Amino acid sequence: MIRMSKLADYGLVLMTQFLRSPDSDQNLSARQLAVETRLPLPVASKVLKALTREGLLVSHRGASGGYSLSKAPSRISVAEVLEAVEGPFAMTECVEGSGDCRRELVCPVRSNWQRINVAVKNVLDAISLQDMLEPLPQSLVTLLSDEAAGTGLDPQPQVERREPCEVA
Amino acid sequence: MIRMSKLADYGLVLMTQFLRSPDSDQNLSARQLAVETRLPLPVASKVLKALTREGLLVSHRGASGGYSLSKAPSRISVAEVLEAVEGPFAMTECVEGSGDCRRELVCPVRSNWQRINVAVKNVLDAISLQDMLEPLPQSLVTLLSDEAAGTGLDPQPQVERREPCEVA
DNA sequence: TCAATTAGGACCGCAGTGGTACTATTTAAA
DNA sequence: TTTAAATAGTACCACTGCGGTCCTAATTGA
Repeated sequence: MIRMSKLADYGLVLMTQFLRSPDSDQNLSARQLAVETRLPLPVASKVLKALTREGLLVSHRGASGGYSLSKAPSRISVAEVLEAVEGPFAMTECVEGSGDCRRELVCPVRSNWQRINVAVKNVLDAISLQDMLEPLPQSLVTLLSDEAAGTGLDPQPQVERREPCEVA
Repeated sequence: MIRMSKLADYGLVLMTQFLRSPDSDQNLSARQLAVETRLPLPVASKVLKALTREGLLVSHRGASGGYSLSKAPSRISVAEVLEAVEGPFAMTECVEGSGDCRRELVCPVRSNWQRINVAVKNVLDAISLQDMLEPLPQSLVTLLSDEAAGTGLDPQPQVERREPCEVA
């Protein structure tokens, strides 16, 4: 559950290929990238097209064409890549506001899903492509585990609140 | 993308129903819960069974039977509920080690996915059922956005950090 | 011109999600 | 004791959409 799609993952793997040589501005063809990442060419192509459409890659058509990063790898976040391939970040349907959830009016957890959604997205936004190639700084991991556990997330059990269901 | 399944979401909604009255130890039947949550009875039943199988609910069979929480709502985490319905937490396939990913050996991002996976899981583990009924403490949200931005994840200071999304 | 590319679709199999149905078992209450 | 109200378990199914393929332009360096 809370599974990321394969395509989105492929996006990340493809994007990081550009950082594997000293020159991250290099031009790589879909064919090259497919070989390096062990992906079928048509699949790699599809993902690369999406990344280009969303402005994360720049394409060069014609012979000896290919793709290159549109900006510095430290300025491209994991969230950007995932969203480029898969569309906006929404952990639940009601978050993206399709609006056909008949439970919305009585749903006690909806507003908090919005918050959690934003929180997770911010995490992925704080991690750059560059970061993904190195061991993540321990600071992030502990930040999300130890520290989170000690921030008063577990309030007074006596307090029982009524109807916090504010529909955003 | 990174979409949670509906069933898992239903699990949360159902579990929180027990906290909507002063007495969170109450016994609620599948029928009652289905009505209150606007879920079709068979669906609610299916989810309730899963939650019971995983020990989050206690079931009482027979006439005037039903379900009740197995422990204090402040001691049940969101992650527990989601995993009860949907199985172990794995954002990518390689995280749960199916092992048939032909890219594993050359995959530059795999180890970091493991870390991110743990991080997100820890976030959801730090949020209790009780928390889901009240506005989440701002501490959690800022923890995941502002603070994360200042943990040296981004070595180059000239980076224009994308605006963290506003939390309602 | 030619060959190597990307662009942009259409297309499709199929796994898995969401949802249903049916039967067996348990048990409070009449 | 009987009955009705519950859960348990399992089989089943429709359909969405994911992952993947293929084909035909359009572009461009050599």
